[in-house]
Amino acid sequence: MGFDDRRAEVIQAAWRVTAREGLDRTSMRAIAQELGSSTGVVTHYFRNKDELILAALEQVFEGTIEAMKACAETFQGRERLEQMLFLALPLEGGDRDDWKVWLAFLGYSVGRERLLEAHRQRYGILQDLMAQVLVELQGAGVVKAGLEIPVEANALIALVDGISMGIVINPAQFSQEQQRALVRRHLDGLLSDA
Amino acid sequence: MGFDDRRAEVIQAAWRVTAREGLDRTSMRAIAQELGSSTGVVTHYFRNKDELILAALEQVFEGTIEAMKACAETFQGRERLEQMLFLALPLEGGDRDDWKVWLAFLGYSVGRERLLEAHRQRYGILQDLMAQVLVELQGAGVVKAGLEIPVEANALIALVDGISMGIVINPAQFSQEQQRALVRRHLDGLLSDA
DNA sequence: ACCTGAACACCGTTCAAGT
DNA sequence: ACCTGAACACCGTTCAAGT
Repeated sequence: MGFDDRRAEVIQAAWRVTAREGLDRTSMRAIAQELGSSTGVVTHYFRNKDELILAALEQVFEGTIEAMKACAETFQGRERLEQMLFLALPLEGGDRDDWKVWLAFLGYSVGRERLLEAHRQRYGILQDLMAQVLVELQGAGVVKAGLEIPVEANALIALVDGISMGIVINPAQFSQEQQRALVRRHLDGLLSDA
Repeated sequence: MGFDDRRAEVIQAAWRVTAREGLDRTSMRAIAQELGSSTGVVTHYFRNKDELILAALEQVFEGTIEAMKACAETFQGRERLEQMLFLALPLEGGDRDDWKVWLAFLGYSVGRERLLEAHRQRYGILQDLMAQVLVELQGAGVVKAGLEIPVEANALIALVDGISMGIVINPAQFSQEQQRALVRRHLDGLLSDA
């Protein structure tokens, strides 16, 4: 078992504790206990708690990005955009936990420029991905010509973020079908009438 | 100086420290120092930190709600909706700080059912207010008939939340004019064509 | 390299004691 | 009622010491 494997174990232990007990109870000692080791193990693989949280964040984000990329390759036309956005929505219980943890991380990052910068970078990657899809679909005549692509990419992400934030605060706020309907209606405004 | 005044002083001290140094550095001791007193003063007015944060949250929320109600009374037709939403957007620097603190609070609330429930209640009030405005404008023929008002009210709030979350992560993401344009386009979909 | 276990300065909470 | 100041069990971080 190499360095990276053990490191990944620490990240996963941190993630388990966070999902189970909330970010504030995810202490270095709690993670160590989850691992069945001393806190020294945790600090050996991560300079400090921020670095650990950064790594955990990166892992979730990477998973979502990969899933969205896979979506982009398997679907065509309007459905490509739709499926990519549906993927990110908190439609089911598990996704809602992800969003809870994600919001906890974001809140924790406020006032810590290093962590906020990491969020910024990850969002940049997401925005580029969405913009790329929009450009391709624009070339295929699916998406309206004359749109400001970067702004539209950001708007799509804001749409998903807003719905998800609402769900975290009150899960009964939108049904799965209502979430999808809101995304579809937003997309209607971007697609060619033809 | 009565009980409530002194209590308000504590809340404002907490708010100042949070805005200046971030929520994690807003310790009971730091608030006491900002007040120029011992921590006993803080604990005398608030059972615990959650209660203090709750009170601070309530204060910001109340301010926004009041401003939106005032907006609802001074503007008519489409402009009423528009101005109410513009008010909540992080158009300027000060509003962005408010949103930062707000997100920090929300993240802090994840895993603390008591605090999350408070968010839920406050959002309920906001939703009712927006729904009320939508119903009135529907009666006046400004808003389309046949819309699911509660869902549309939630969607408007989600729109503002999504944009604001993006701005907190990356302030350069949307210009003031882009924020307003996104709101206007969303409203276009709700208003009668007439 | 990998890990232990303790020390340090913090934290929220609680509380006996003063006025 | 209002406030002090200390005690308690935590926390993240650091580090000498083991293997």
